[in-house]
Amino acid sequence: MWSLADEMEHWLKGLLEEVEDGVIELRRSELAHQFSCAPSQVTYVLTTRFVPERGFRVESRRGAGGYIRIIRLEDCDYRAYLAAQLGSHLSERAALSLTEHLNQTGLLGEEGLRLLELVLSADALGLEEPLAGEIRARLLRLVIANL
Amino acid sequence: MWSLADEMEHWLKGLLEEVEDGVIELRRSELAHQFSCAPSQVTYVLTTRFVPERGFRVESRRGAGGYIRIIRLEDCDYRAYLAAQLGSHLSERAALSLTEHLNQTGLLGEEGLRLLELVLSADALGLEEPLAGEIRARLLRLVIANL
DNA sequence: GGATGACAAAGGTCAAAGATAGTCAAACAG
DNA sequence: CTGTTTGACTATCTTTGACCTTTGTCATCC
Repeated sequence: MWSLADEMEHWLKGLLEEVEDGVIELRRSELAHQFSCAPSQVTYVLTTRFVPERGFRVESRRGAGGYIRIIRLEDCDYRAYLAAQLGSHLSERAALSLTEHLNQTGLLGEEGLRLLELVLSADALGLEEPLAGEIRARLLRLVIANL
Repeated sequence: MWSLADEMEHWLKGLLEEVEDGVIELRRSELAHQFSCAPSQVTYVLTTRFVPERGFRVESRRGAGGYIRIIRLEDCDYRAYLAAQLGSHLSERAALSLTEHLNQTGLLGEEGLRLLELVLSADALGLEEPLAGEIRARLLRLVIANL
């Protein structure tokens, strides 16, 4: 029931768990070969799963000797990112992605995750989008400050 | 004398009885094929029979590796009763008192209690009172239905 | 030895195709 | 009339491939 992208995500996160500094380095082409897929599939996984919203950062370099480095954000980096994101407006997607990662880092339990998913969803507030986004941002800021 | 929708509902509920965690996962197209019907028929069954008011929740994802997940909720009679008590408007006081009650009956854990207290508090939403009350009511109704 | 340029070896971009699920209105059944 | 069933169309997520850009290496030329 898992897509290739899901499996690759899972495998990479497993690797990240094993290392103590939260940094892994790999070659796009090797990973693609390992999973028998197109190299751009790796890029797809990185850009959809290993984004700052979810607590990761990716660095890379092209050319001979090129590499891809995946970095699990430190708590302070992540909080800085949160502060920047929570400026004034937050889409439902971004909000859900954030809560999911809050859960993964253990700041938020299962119950909290479920509740926030409900509260942040589009129809929960029943408001139009510019306003709903502002409220999401305000709510999440408040929640994070009180975790 | 059962309709196709009834049979599918019954079959799915049978599956849900068999698993201990109350969660099943399936593919819409497979289920449709199994019952020799249009895929949208599955959607129809899910949206008419497996709704929170009847004690179920449905999650899904599109695209390759997509799925439909049906989750059995617990204590749905009592939750339905509570939801029925709710009007269209809820003061901060009433909302907090209700969450307190949810917590005492065990439907809501400590984490959930603290989160809801935050979210329902006056300044969390940052809205004027007629509107804030409506949103509180809508949020709590949603939360109760999905606990 | 230093500049140059061809070549190879990475990774990046983007749009198309594929794989699911959702929506909605019309037809249908009881 | 109400609830069911279908199918055409839509939305979303994944996978692939053709083409682009960047970087390092190495031979060549002065």
